[in-house]
Amino acid sequence: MYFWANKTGFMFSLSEENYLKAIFHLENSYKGGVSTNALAEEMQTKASSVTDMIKRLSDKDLVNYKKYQGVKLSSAGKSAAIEVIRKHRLWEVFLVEKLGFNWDEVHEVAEQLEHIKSEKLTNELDKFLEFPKRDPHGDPIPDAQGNFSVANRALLSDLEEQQTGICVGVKDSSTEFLQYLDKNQISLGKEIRVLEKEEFDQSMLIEMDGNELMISNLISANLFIKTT
Amino acid sequence: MYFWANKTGFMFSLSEENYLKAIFHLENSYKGGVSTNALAEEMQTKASSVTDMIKRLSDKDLVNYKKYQGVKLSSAGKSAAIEVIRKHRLWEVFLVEKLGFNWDEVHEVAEQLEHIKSEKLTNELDKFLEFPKRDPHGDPIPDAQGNFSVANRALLSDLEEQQTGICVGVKDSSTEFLQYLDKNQISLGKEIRVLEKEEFDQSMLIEMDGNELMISNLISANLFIKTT
DNA sequence: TCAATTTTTTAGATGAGACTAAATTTATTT
DNA sequence: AAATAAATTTAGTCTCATCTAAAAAATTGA
Repeated sequence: MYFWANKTGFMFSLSEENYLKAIFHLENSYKGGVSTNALAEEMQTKASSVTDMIKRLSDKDLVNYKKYQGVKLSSAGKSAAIEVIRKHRLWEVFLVEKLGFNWDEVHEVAEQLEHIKSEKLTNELDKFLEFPKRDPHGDPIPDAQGNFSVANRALLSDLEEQQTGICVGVKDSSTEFLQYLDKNQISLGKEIRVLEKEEFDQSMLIEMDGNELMISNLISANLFIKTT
Repeated sequence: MYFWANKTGFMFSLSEENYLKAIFHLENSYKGGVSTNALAEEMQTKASSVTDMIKRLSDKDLVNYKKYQGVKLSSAGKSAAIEVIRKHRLWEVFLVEKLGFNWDEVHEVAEQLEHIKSEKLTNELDKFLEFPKRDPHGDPIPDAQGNFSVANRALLSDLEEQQTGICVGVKDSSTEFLQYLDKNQISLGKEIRVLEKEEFDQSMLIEMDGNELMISNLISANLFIKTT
């Protein structure tokens, strides 16, 4: 296994970084500690492998862990996770803005690039991209100090009839969802008005660019909106 | 260990790619097959580890190997090595041209970036950089088909008195050597004239930018020159 | 040539990170 | 409060890539 020093002088493997990132993402949904099974699901691995890794992370004080009680990131673990997320999102901007990738093509490559260890590279890339605040999916990009804005945004599915808003992000960044959005010309920055909400299945009739479009709950529950 | 498919559908680990690259570089000096010890020296590892890896590479038909007789790359191994070298040199250009790195700062980062698996990324990066022919150290960059020019270049140490030439590359890309060159304002493109050669220690008095400079054989034997 | 030296390979061990199967703990029902 | 189910951990095994120590092959040289 290959290791490099990060800016705090500690070393994390590819696998450790991926676990830290996964725990960070899951902490939003699991406030009392991320469960082993949830982490196994997120990491596409087995619960026993997760337990192994959690112990290693715990030994390095990257997480707080008590048997059977799930994990939480320590402050060191959180910094490390944010650093990886910062790199991931910066690279996504690079791929889209500079290399002409579509927003549905960047995830897999950014998953690799996020592990490159060079503080200078990260910061120079940030500067080259003119310090972007959000990635191509509308997610906030942490700055060099790890700070980032927690967006004031709602899900389209939570809007009422006749409310309007600007599309500012996607919750699901899968290729399939993003390609659906492309096909229906839904992109960040578009203004959307809710015309009708169907109680039965939560589907919606929306207006966008002067056209009407019917969308299911699966769509509206994955689109972030800034209400206007 | 993490694997990804490359463009030929095969999968190579980080370590395998590094060995292939090392063998490729050493094949210039070891025509009859690269020795285990030479490879161990290049890879900064033990001979026994090299033997292990050579067997793995041989099982995958990336090298031709017979016990005690050194290794040679197979054509598949050579393609894989060239692909890694292509990526390494493209990233070096990116770091210098776009992110403002100095030529002595790029190697370590490019060593990481060269392993990113995405044919689209490599080719789009190539396009973004406007298909550079050489990296910041003057080494040729293979194109998408793996072709690259074998330069018509000599070492400065081989020039005779009064011969002139353009500096087109460095043989040693170490930070120390590159910083020496920076300090003495020697860079690619500079015209150099050999004024005097000292037989005893092979040191040279050269003229560059109208100034005279005394350099040792260690310097002149690591500068590539295109004679004029 | 044949003994000494060098090079290379084998044998056995290790650590990281994954796995399966079994055991244990916690949670849920009746 | 048992009984059952679900979640989690332990125990043991596997592969990759490394290591050390020892054996074997190749090379060198008196």
